[in-house]
Parts: sequence; C-alpha cells; structure tokens
Amino acid sequence: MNVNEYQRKADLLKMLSHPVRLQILDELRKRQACVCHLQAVTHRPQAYVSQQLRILRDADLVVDEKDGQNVFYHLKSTNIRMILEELLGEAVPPVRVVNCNCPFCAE
Amino acid sequence: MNVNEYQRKADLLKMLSHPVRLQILDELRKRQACVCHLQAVTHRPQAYVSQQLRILRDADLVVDEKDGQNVFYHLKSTNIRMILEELLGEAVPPVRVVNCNCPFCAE
DNA sequence: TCGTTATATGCAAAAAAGGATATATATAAA
DNA sequence: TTTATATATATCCTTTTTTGCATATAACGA
Repeated sequence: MNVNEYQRKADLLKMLSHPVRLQILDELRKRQACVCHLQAVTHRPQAYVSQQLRILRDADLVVDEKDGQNVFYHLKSTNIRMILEELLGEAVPPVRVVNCNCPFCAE
Repeated sequence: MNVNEYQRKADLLKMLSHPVRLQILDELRKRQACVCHLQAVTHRPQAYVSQQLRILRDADLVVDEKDGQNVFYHLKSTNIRMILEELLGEAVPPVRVVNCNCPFCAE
C-alpha cells in the first residue's frame, strides 16, 4: 500500500461519509430509484438530492439512466455494496414510500 | 435505519476518510505502534502524527498506553478492523521500517 | 541539573465541504 | 403552444477540515 492508494481509498470513503449520501446509497442497494423517490426517502429538496447524486455519479459510484421524465439511479459496482454491507448490515427489502409518486411507490 | 444512525455511521467513516489516518490505522492493525514508528511509516512530522492520533483517540478508534518514553497505540474495536479488511484487503505482517528506532524496528 | 528524545497541544491560515436558493433544461400533457 | 413535472446546474455564503508551525510536557541519560 503506497501513499496514492491510501489517498484513493480515502477519497472513496469521503463519498460515503455523509449522512444523506449514505442513505441514498443504502436505498439504492435495495432497488434502483428515481430522484423523486430519493427526495421522499431523505426528506430533502430536489436540488439538494440532485447535488448529492452528481457527487456520487462523478465518483463513479452510481449510474443514471433516463426513462421518460424520470432519471433512475443504481449502484455501479459490487465493491461498494460489500462495504455498505459491512457498515450497515444486510440490505432490507424495498418498501413503498408515502408522498412518492414514482413508478414503484404509486400503485 | 433512521437519520441518526446514518449520521453516526457517516461520522465513523469521516475518521477513516483521510489518507494519513487511514495509513495509521492500517499500520495499527498489523501491530501496536508508538508515535515515532508511525512518523517513520507516514513520513510526516511528529506533531502532525500526534494530531491525527488525537483525532482517532477522541473518536474512540484507538487506545494509547504509555511505556517509558514511548506511547503505544492500538486499535480499540474489532468493528473497525473488519471495515478496514473490506476496504484495504487482508492485513499484511508488520515489517521493520528504516529510520525508525522503536523497540520493534531497532534490533 | 542540563540536554536530549518522545510526545502532546494550541493556534492560525488555507482549503474544502455543506447547504440554500435561483435558474435552466427536458419531457409530457393539455 | 402553454403549462406542469422531473431533474440538473450554478452561485453564494457559512462552517469544517486540513495542515504547518511554535511551544509545552514528560522521561531518561550524562
């Protein structure tokens, strides 16, 4: 392990060491989700969620895919999934969120 | 998982998301080490290393133990050890460091 | 006691992160 | 074409982090 590797690993952790980003990633490991769903889950304004998603996207942790009006995000690598598992425990199954009109939550 | 739990987990990760602190923790999972050893490993001035150790100590990640002139540090919990393993891979055995006069490195 | 080695702490400047707000774009629906 | 919805980006300001440097303390040896 040299200095650069520690730097890269630290950069990765920096992405995770933020409560809202962590919650977003935790949600995404249950199932892909659109921005409006993550808004409902985190109780944060849309612009705020989009900002955090952009950071995660730039860090190559999530991938976005457009579908009509919505943009769905999902985890990119399995590596991040394993770290989340160690940190947060097993992923729980997705649940419907009130005040969310996304295709999964609306019936 | 509620908001506070994400916050606590994020706080933990924040301690790790720093290249030098990460390197220190990686070194400590091989074996306990005194400040002068960590100085030699990280190539940082003593005051700098002590500062980072204080942060890790305040975060309850490491424990210090005085022995004569030296102060030895070791990891506190096994939880942190498992996260490091997931992130950095298996710990490698300790090696002697040149320019280090600690009891382990001096013959 | 004096100097040396090991370690800790305090402080301040520089850099980065966090979060709110305003605005832009793109799609769909009326 | 107008309007509404979903999402993205830019900007500004405040707070935190980072890091270097000066200094303090404590133990040990000469």
